[in-house]
Amino acid sequence: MSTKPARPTIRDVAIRAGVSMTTVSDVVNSKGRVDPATRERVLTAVSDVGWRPRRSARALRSGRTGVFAMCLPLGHVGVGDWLTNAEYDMALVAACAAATVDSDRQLLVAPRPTDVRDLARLDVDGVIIADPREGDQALTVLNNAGVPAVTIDRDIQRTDGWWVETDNTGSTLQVLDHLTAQGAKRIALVTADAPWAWFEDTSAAYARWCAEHDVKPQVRLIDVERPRATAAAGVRSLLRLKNPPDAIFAIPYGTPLGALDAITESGLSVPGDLLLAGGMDGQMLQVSSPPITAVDLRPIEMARAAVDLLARRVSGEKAVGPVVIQTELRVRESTSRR
Amino acid sequence: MSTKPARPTIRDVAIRAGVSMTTVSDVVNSKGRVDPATRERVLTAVSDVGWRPRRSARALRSGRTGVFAMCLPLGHVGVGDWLTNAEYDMALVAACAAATVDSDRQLLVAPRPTDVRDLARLDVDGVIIADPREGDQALTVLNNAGVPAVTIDRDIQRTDGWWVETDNTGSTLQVLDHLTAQGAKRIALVTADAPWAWFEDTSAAYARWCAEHDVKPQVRLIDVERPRATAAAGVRSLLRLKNPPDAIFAIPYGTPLGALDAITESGLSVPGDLLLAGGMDGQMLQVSSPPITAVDLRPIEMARAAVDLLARRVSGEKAVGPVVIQTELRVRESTSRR
DNA sequence: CTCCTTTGACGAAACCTTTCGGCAAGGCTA
DNA sequence: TAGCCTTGCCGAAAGGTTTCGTCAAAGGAG
Repeated sequence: MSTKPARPTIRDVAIRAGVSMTTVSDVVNSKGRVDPATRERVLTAVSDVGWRPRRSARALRSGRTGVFAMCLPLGHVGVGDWLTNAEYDMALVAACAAATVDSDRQLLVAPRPTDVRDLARLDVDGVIIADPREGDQALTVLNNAGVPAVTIDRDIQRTDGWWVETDNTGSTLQVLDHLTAQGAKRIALVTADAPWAWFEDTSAAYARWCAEHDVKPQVRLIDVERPRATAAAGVRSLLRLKNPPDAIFAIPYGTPLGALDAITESGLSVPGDLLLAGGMDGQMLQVSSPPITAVDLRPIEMARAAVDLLARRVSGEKAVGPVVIQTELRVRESTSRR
Repeated sequence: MSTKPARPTIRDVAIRAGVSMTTVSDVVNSKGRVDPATRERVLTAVSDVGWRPRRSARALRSGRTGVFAMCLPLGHVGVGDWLTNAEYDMALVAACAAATVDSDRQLLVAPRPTDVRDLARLDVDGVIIADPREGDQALTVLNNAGVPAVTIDRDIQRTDGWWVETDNTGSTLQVLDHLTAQGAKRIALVTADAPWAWFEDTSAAYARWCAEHDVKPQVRLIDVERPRATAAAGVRSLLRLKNPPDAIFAIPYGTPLGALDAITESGLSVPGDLLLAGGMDGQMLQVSSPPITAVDLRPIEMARAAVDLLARRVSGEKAVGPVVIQTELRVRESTSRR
């Protein structure tokens, strides 16, 4: 006549182990003082009974939910271009999910909060923001509400040290040096002037490198909403110069293909007449003809580092400055002159 | 000397509105009976005070967490090929997130549970499983634990009606008819024999169509781990036949490009000598040369439908059979013979 | 005028875990 | 032996919401 097939609680464990609920709690949370023998007894009781603490009860009492939220720039769901960075974003999400689970937390994906009400609904311990825009609205909201946040890529207006970024300067120099080593003399840059650290750092590094190497900088800006078409237009204008570039470094995803369009159109070839490199690797660059050399931004490493950093921030540690991830250059046919 | 900058609770709302906490709760949950005037008073009190119910407290009492989990096939994070369907998966995640938020829930992304312990950690109201494998382990675990689940795409061993699927048969026929209309006489199929409904349905529809149209079926199977390379090999073997096909329908993502490789290699052209269509649309098919006609599997619609279905299952409704989403054929240059 | 039903609202218990202060027993010091 | 500290454990309160049963007042029927 037993009417208790219900999910076990900490009380069941306590009874089974012959201790108090407090002691069980202390054991599973590694708090307080408890005799090793007792600890052992409790742990076996836990697994015998098959108990898992309710996240909600724990959260209610402790004030910590054990949940991180990840805010992606999902604004354009459904609109044509919005998947341009799908690969990168998906890698971020997947890796964040894996990392949060490893730390016994959960990862929530959410549209970016623009308003305190959205935020309150979130009810999480911390937030990871991918690709923050300059002075990101969401970030302000979170700061005001006292919700710990870290960003993946740096918000250029921020200086608090709570973010993860790639070594944009280093990767730019690496690309420029590589192109030079392959014989390029006049390297042009295709980028955007959107307020993202990625673009700013790259442009700055390029300018400095040009100055140091006594090369005349040639830059073309594209419209991030239509990367391929506007990149093609930009490169066309470069090719019409009296002294056209012999190599192109195209940053935003999609622009290397636009560059390739323009070059092919002009009857020139890659890598024969021009070298071509991309700033963000992805399938499309791997399968184009020729395959295009590009910078691997290491999204998986970025994500893991971000989760780690957020965990530290949530637990009250002081900021130690941003985490910098080294990128890797994937050399392919488009820059292999022989 | 006010020491209460704390987050407001339902009690604060109750006091402000001059009613009991019970009444506030009834109002916000549309339960019980409450006078329209009172309801109004409570609602303004809620927004005056700026109160949002704690998810954890609500969950603790009601037993419902307001969270759905989404399990993706994230097994291969980090391994080379794993991002093949990144675009599709990302669209699923994004759309699921949007849809759950719309229904005032949250979406959690998680690795697929393989074991009851993983599952207990989940602590969610329901689970969405994308791309279930035949007799998916996770599904068994969930069923045994009594956790409501729906799948995106059908688990071919299941018959309970709780899933969302695309009209694979319809889309196959649409492609075959389209190719025929463009002049194809001998259409070959490149697919995989992995135990997924997508492949099974397509193969079956193809076989039936061939029988009805008195066409000799020609099928090549690929290795899903290396779609492009094995598809190229398969198509090479087709082209060596004494009576080679004049059109190819390549299903898994990546295979149309492999087919294109093999065709180009043989000195033939698309769409001049052969027509080519893909079973799953994506950027790589849009930007290849020529752009390749493909089936848009409507991930966004699938996701929204899945969330909707799960909500119904969670609230105890009876299954009404699977939800079928109509696909759309994106016609491009690769099948445009003129 | 009485009795019954409906309406509108409420008090208190329950949900499950963590936290806080306390307490008994044993060991050590002087 | 007295006093103090450490160890190991526990009781009870607290955290915010929903649920259950109750109840007074108003309305309707006879």
